[in-house]
This record gives sequence, C-alpha cells and structure tokens, in this order.
Amino acid sequence: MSKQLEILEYINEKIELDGQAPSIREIGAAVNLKSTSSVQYHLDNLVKKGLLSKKANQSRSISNNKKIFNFKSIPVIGEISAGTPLLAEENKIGEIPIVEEKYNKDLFALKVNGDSMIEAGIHDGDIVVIDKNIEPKNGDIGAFMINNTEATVKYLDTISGKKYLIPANKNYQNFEINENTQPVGKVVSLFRDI
Amino acid sequence: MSKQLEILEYINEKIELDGQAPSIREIGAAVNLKSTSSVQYHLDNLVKKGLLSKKANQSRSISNNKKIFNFKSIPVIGEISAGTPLLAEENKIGEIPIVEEKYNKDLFALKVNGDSMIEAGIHDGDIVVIDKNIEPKNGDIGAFMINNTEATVKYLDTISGKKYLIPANKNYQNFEINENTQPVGKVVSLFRDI
DNA sequence: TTTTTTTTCGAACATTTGTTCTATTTTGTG
DNA sequence: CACAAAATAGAACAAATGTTCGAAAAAAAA
Repeated sequence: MSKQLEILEYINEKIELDGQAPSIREIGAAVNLKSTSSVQYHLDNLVKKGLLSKKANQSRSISNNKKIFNFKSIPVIGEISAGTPLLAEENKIGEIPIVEEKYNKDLFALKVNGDSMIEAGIHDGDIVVIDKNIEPKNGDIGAFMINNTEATVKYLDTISGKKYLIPANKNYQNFEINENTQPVGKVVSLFRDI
Repeated sequence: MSKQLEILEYINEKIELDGQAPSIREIGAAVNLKSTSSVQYHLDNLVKKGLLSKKANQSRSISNNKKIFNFKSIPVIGEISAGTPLLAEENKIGEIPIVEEKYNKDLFALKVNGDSMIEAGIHDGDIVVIDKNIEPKNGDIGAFMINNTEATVKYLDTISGKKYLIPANKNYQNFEINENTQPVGKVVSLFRDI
C-alpha cells in the first residue's frame, strides 16, 4: 500500500476512534516515517488531491474531505406519565436519527399505540415524527394531547362546521375536538421496525 | 450564566461546528478570560464533575462526556439501471441514518414504487431497509430481483407447494417464483415522509 | 466589617506541534 | 548504467498549546 493511502487510512481511523485528528508526529510514528517533513510531504499531496483539508498553524486540524452525512437525533416519547409535560425526560424512551437537513428544534417522535390509523399505513408500534412548529390543518395527520395526559395521532378535519379527530379505521369513531384537546404538531414522517 | 457553563457550552458548540475541540486560549477568548490559568481552573472543575475529559499535554483533546448516540448511514437505492448490479453507485439516490446498534454491513434501503404492498402499510415512495444477510422466509416481506433489472418488495409464501411473491393489494396478482427471481434480503424496517 | 473562599490574572516555562530548509536515499525510466 | 523524479531524513526554527506558580481581585460568608 502506498504511504499516502496508509496515512489517509490512519487519519480516518484515528478520527473515528478518538474523535480527534492526529498530529504530524503521531502520523509519522503510525506509518513509520521518521521525519515530520516526510509526513508533511504526503499531507501536502493529499491536500492537493483534495482528499484532506487542514488549517495552517493549527494543531490537529486535519479533516477528511469526503462528504459526510451529518445526523441529528430527536427524542422518542412513549407512555406519558400523568401530570408530566409531553416532552418530559421521564417520558423519553429513546432517540432516533434524522438527517441534518430535515432537523429542526421542534421535532420529536411518538410511539404509536393501537391500530386506529392502520388505513393510513400507521401501525401499532410505529414511531411517528412530529413537528411542533407546524399546526395540523384539515386533512393532515397530527398529534393531539387529550386532557394533558394522553397523546393521540389522528386525521384532523372539519365536518359540518365542527372539528374532529378522525381515525383511519372503520372500527373507531370520530372524536369531536373540545377545550381539552390540544394540537401538538403535524406528523411529518414515520419509522417502523418489521 | 456561570463561567463554567459558558465554557461548557462554548466547547460543545466549537466541537459541533469545527469537529475539533478548542485550545485553552481559544476558550479564554470566547468566554472573556484573560488568563489561560483561569480557563484551566474551570476546566479542572468540569473534569472533576465528570462533565469533560481531557488528555494531559495533548492539544485540543477536550471531549464531552455526555452519552453520544452514534449513527451510521446506509445507501438508498432508487431506479435500477438495466445491466447494473443492484447496489451500483449509479443507482444510489441518497443515504439514510441508522442507529449504530442496528447497523450491519448488509443493510441497504430501497425506495418503494407503487402501492402493491399498501395493505401491509407500505406506501408508494416509502423507503424500506433490507438486510441482505437475512433470507426471507415464508410470511416475511422481502426484496426480490426479477430478471436482474427490477427490484420488488413482496410477501413470500408457499401455496400448494409452489413459492409465490404475494402483493398486499387485492388489485395485484401473485407471482410464481421462477429461475429469474432472486431473493435479495428481508425487509427489516421502513421510513416514510408524510 | 473581617475573614474566608472563589475566581481571575500575569508571567514564566515546558511540550507539543507545525513549518521550512537542505541533503540523502530510494525508485523509476530511458 | 546515468539521469530525473519521488520519497525520506535530519535539523533547526517558529508558533501554538498545555502547565504551573504566586499574587491580586472579587465574591461570599462569618
């Protein structure tokens, strides 16, 4: 293997492992180059090739140029303990990853209970991502808090002037929205383990 | 806000932004401490509290101790160009994140075309994750290559001794498996943007 | 207030680290 | 082989960085 590749691989490993780029001398030691300038020589070439970047005069500033997909994580909420706010830490049952482009601070996820939305392709145990920043409109699937103790995912729609939460399952009934029903956000995506 | 918190936040921001921890002097400049030893003082306390780690005598080695969710990414395959292998780079239309615990090297994702699996809650445009390492068994939802040019997602089952690909949609017909039908893997999870 | 504790500063120093120069060795090529 | 190019080495230097000390200032407590 060429020294260049060896260096590139070592740098990638080191960053992956330590979360920190190696120093020139660490690279030399790792790939058996006794002079820092030998390492510099290869680093310069790698930078010219566009495979690496580094900041001048800054220690451990080597970074890999390959396009990185950055991921953020959002909390997954399970059962809601009575009296706690929806997003309370104690209701959190995990985290799921989201591509950075789709991420915003108002996202969270909810584990769906029951099959009231099965005809919309939302199954029991599915995890739906909710954007608190988007108020569900008629026809949207949204998350709603009922009596501040239960979160439910339903269609929202208006029937003869009244607003209803509408399940996607013939075995369930529409629920008229009252003062104890609060919209939480719009369902924007869905995860399922099969 | 206390200096300690200020420092902690700056470090987190800096790492998030640059992928590299700041130097002592950079921290000082950021939080308005004129002496490096003032910064050291707070860093020592943060380390004692267990909020940070750092390696002795190593530049930019501060790291955050909070538990990190690590994510991997897997390729998403769209239309399959005739004559190319399924996972060829040219068929790749993106990447999706997977929590590290679920990740293995045989995972990839496929964008679902059409509504032949709608009754299984798999919609047109959904992205299904496939594990090449798991051969679909009877009753499983699997991905199959037909004539090496088309990937399809269907139930697999045996009816009177013959194996069929079975859609989850009354408007579609069962397809008897022949020598041009190759199992690719089992569908293990699903993503949907709504 | 006085006393104690916490926080900050300044400076000096030791290491680590990046940079640059020239010379030597190795490798490839006609 | 002779020559050129690529790769390595060594050394010296400059800059960045971490460490440590004592003293001063600020804040908190008595």
